[in-house]
Amino acid sequence: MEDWEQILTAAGHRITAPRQAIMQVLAQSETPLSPQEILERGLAYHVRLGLVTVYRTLELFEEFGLACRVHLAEGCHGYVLRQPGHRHVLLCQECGRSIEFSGQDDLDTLVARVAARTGYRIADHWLQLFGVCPACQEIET
Amino acid sequence: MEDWEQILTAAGHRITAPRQAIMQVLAQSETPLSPQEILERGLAYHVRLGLVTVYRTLELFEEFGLACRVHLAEGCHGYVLRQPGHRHVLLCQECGRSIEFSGQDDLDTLVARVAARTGYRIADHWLQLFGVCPACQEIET
DNA sequence: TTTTATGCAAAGTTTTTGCACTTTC
DNA sequence: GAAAGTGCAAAAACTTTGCATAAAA
Repeated sequence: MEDWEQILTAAGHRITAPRQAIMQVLAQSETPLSPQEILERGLAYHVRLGLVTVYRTLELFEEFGLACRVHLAEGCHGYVLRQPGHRHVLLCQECGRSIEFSGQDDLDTLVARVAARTGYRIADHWLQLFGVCPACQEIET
Repeated sequence: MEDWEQILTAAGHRITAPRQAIMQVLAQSETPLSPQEILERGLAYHVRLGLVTVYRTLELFEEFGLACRVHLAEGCHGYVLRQPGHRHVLLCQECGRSIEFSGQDDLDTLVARVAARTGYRIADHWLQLFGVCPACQEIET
């Protein structure tokens, strides 16, 4: 049994064909996918998959930290799988490929400084970086 | 003539009642507002204001860096006025109030480190902090 | 008076809800 | 077999487009 299946099972949720299909799709994608895209690819694994289920499954995955929503400048319909422990997304503006990184330490300094300056008690943060991945840099030259 | 009016005028855009109404609404709000909310409040300043115009105006404001889109966990429909120079948003999870901060230096370190580690050429970043503002902390006690 | 902007209506998308039927455990 | 999950259809919410009218410079 895979890791995510244990997490859901432990919370009383069931492992179903649609959920496995959606996880499969997310796991095989290097770029964030919209619910619509997930549906299209997911049909290959589960013919009767419906868009409604994709929405509900993404919500579930997000609730358990298995996937996270990626907000792009044009919209906010992308979802990517979330590696445990890692928190931030780095997106390539050319090809859309996304990787994750941690870099927690540096952020902690910043967060502490902002907290001290503003009086806010800071509970969470959300960082995304945008750039050009090594592969796309090569194409340019 | 206000600053934003000069910016738009210089680019050949006109200062209209709807635009003034929307700017007024944004300026007076401490929390991010959705197009729908902007419409509702904007009607107080310009009775014939329409939702379509709100969308088009926000797009225009964003293009000129006058407003920016704020992405919240629940959705991504909020807009706030953007103070020049500042880049990041800090949101109160209790009351929704948002302030901006810069904190560029700390981020530069992080960005440089991530760039070195991943090989990405990082062009832009996007940081939002979430927490509890001083006022809401007092209410708790 | 010329050009830009508006607002209505309508179309296009995206997301959510209700409910009977399936599937998992 | 009971509870959780699915998928259809339909509704709701959000966003964009076309076009005739209105307003700004």
